[in-house]
Order: sequence, then structure tokens, then C-alpha cells
Amino acid sequence: MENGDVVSESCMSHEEGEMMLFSASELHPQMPRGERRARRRRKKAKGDAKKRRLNDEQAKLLEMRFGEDKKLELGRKLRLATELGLDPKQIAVWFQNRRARDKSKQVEEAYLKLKPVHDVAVVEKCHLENEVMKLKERLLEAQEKIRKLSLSMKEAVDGSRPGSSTFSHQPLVAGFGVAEEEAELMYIQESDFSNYMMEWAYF
DNA sequence: GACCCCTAATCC
DNA sequence: GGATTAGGGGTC
Repeated sequence: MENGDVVSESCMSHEEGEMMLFSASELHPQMPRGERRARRRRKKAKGDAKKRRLNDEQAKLLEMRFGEDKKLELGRKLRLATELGLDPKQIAVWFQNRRARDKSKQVEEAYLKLKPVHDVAVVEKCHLENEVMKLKERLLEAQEKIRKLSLSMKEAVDGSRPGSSTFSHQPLVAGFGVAEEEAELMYIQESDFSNYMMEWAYF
């Protein structure tokens, strides 16, 4: 189709039009209903207006000029319009649409660049969360062990009074089901134990 | 008033 | 159905 050809009338049915009206209202909730109707009427009235498709040469030159500079000053617009035999408004619209296409392309490229980075980060996050869960479980287990040990030690200390020394060299946890190597740790000076428990309480 | 954004209409 | 042209509202 050459520049200047008349575009045929819309083949959209009334029902289709109403459906489109609905989607427009969803996306432009701020637009009053009356205004939407008026807008549709205006659009329909302009159904006879010419919609000019640019020919290859015009498109090629516009692309070239766009490559030189994406913005369009008044002088440049008028010159281009004369050069291509187009309405200056058309030139402005073309540049506007071209900038929009350029922007969406850039957004798409940025997305494609960021996506793998994002995906790696998600996997890493998953691993770290797993790690945190495991560490929390270990911490709970350790806290439980400490609680049991402190209880047994307290009982042992209480049982050795009165007349007991400040040192207790008995294996305090023997008989409480604690592993051998852990039991060895139980030869603790009573004062050290108290200090330790105070620190633990502080935490 | 130029520009951006969303959208409809139309082309291919 | 994607690409293109153009209308129209909103913003600065």
C-alpha cells in the first residue's frame, strides 16, 4: 500500500467495540465513561481519515536519521518532512513510535541480561536458606544438650553440699545417658561453670 | 507544546 | 498475530 491510500472502514462489530471499551476502562479507570464513549465516537468519525503507510525509502531514511539522533528538533523535523514529502506531524509521530520501540527493545535486552543473574541468585538464596535451617536445628540441639547438662550439674553440685569443695572432680553426668567424650567435659570447676551459665543467659 | 504512554486501527 | 501508524490523555 502506497502513501496516501485510503484505509477501509473498521470491521469491528458493535459487540466487539463494547468489549474493547471494557478493557480500556480497566486500564484507564480514571477516564470517565462519557469521555470513553466520546472518544470512541471521535475515532469512528475519523474512520474515513487517511492512514498513510510509509514506503521503504521513507522508512529507510527515517531509520538513518533516527540512528544519528533519536530526538527531533523543529528544524530537523521540517527538513525531514520536506525531504520525504510527509506531514511534519507524521515525522514527529514516527520518531515518537520509534523511540517507544527502541525503549521496549532495550527493556527486553536488559531483562534477558538480568534473568540468568536472577536465576542464579534464586538458587543461591535457596541454598542459603537450607543452610540456615540446618544451622538452626543444630543450634536447638546444642541448646537442649546444654540445658540437660546444666540441670544434671546443678543436681550434682547441690547433692555434694554441705562440706563439698569448690572443685568437683566427679564425672557429673555419668548415668544421664551422655556420650563418653561429652562426659569428659564435665570435669569443670564450679566457678567456671557459673560464669559460663551467666554468659549463656546473657545471650 | 513536546513528549510519554496506552490504545485502537490497520497493514502485512 | 506481530508490526506500524495515529489518536488522545496525562505530565512537565
